[in-house]
Amino acid sequence: MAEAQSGESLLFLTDEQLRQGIEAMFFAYRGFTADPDRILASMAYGRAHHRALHFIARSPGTTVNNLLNILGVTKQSLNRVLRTLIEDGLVQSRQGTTDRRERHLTLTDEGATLERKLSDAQRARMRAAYRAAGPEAVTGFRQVLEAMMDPEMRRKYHAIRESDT
Amino acid sequence: MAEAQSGESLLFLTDEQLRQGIEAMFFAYRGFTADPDRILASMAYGRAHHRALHFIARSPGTTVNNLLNILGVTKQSLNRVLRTLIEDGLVQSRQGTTDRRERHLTLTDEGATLERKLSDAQRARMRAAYRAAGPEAVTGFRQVLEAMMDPEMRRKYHAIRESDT
DNA sequence: CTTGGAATGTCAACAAGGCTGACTTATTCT
DNA sequence: AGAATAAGTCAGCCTTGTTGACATTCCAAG
Repeated sequence: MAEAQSGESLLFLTDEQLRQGIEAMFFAYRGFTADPDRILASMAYGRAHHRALHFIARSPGTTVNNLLNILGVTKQSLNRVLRTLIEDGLVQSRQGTTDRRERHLTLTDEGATLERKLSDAQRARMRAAYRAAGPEAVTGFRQVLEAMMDPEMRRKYHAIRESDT
Repeated sequence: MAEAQSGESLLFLTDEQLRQGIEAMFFAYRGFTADPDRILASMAYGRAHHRALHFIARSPGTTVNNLLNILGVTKQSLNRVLRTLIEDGLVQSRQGTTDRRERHLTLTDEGATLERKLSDAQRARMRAAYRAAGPEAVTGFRQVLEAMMDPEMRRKYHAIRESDT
């Protein structure tokens, strides 16, 4: 079968190869979310709560609007999740000082504890996968993922890191 | 900051690196599903229909039970999706010959047309990402994804290819 | 100082797509 | 004959997404 292809650059772009990549994404994403999902299932929370906790932990003091942009859901959808997290004392919402219309979101101690628990589980799998694949594979992994994002998402993905001081 | 790390093997396993990998997965998966989602939104179908069509296209004549195993959902959930696809004439369900309890699923011409349309959109993005990242990155990408799967999922992932004759 | 618009929050209603549990119908295997 | 398997169905529940309408608060421009 190899002689049918003129070179690697052609070979790796066959529909079959692309299809395998698609399926790999599908199955891997299942693994990616499996561990946090298991933890969340034992509480009254879901994946949406995890996402909110993650990005609040990542950018403490972020506004609701900013979070809305990152998560890409409607404010009604986010609000439902956020409300339960605030009611349950995992997230604190403080009115902005310069612009008092804004609400700045931070994790409480309890919220940070849950976030760490979820994050630890997810990172453990990521770490194992990185270890198994090796540093060069990780670089390639990240390159392909980044190339797969919508340009707007890629911008957000980078913006999060740039906001880290 | 580089001098704080003793080497690459330590560097790429920092929590920060892992966190970036997690976010890359999150944002990339959004891109991954965006194009088919747009097509599906214009019809009365969702992502679940896409998944069913994909794996029926991949393994024509597969049984309901087999599909259930690959997708990892309950039969009630799959049945809802499958029923509409059969009613709409996109999927054909035929009684098995050797075991008449089984139903073998195949795409009709109409179903194959839709599947190709969805698949083309998803592959186009995949192809662009692969091209942008290069062959070596793709190898790494696939290695990390595979390492991220649950062992059972990895088995299924491979089983699909092995069933290709 | 008024007013337009932005940021936020909230209510209601709906849909997709997961889930559990209970049960039926065929069919096959032991 | 009876147990096990494959498939399908009904009913009800949950999470998480959607629209649309609307209230509140506040900044900033006129």
